[in-house]
Amino acid sequence: MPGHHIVRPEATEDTVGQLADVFKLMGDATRLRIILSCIEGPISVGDIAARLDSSPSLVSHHLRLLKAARLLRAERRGKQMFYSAMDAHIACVIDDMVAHVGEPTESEETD
Amino acid sequence: MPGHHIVRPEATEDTVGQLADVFKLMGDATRLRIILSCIEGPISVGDIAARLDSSPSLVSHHLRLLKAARLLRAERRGKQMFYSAMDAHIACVIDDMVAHVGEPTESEETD
DNA sequence: TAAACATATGAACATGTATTCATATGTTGG
DNA sequence: CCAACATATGAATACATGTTCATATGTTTA
Repeated sequence: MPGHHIVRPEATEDTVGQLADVFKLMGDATRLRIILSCIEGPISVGDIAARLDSSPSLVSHHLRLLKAARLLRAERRGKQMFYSAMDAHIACVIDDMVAHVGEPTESEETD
Repeated sequence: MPGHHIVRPEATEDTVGQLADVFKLMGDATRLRIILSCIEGPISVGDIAARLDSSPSLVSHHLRLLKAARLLRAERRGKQMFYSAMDAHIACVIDDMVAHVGEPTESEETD
């Protein structure tokens, strides 16, 4: 079962674009904070905006992109819109990345 | 310290910028292909350029960014420079992301 | 040393994109 | 229906950034 943790470039050759698109979406601090807020659980646009101290308009713009990329899902409750993470993979990705950036510089004086 | 798979925004509040920076680097198809090539093992700049069918100059520009972000490491062999992945976290991140984009659309007719 | 090769670097350009503002759409309650 | 609220959308702008070209740095060999 070759599903350990090895990335096979041949198999992803066509997927690279897809991957890059999603990574690009996560490559913005505002969007990443939005994602993190939605990972915690369903949250309204207004609450996200308040939490990030930014305008609902900006948040909505980003939410559209994140929803289109299937990173988030939207559900309506009354006149509010609640967004939450689409699946657990995103949390895994971020978790692994946290482990990466959290690692001490392997050799700091090699530079 | 619960290292399951849960991302805590409070703890990463200051790290979000770091995370976004790395994600942004991976958010470019050319750079992602470079990373994938380096994950396979140490590879020279020329070989990467040939593999991606792009100029050594462009590859070198990207390699500098990736090295600065500690995604890749550089080692000199003769007059060539070999780059390889810094640690295994990157492969994990990409692997998780492949799982995400590879997932069938949960509800395709909801749209 | 000089030439040939490999990589790195800097400037310039063209493109993409995050943010803001104004406005539209949609929803609830009187 | 109208008003108030919540979210979405479109245009405009300011900024970042990927790519190319020319050139520099560094390394090996004749």
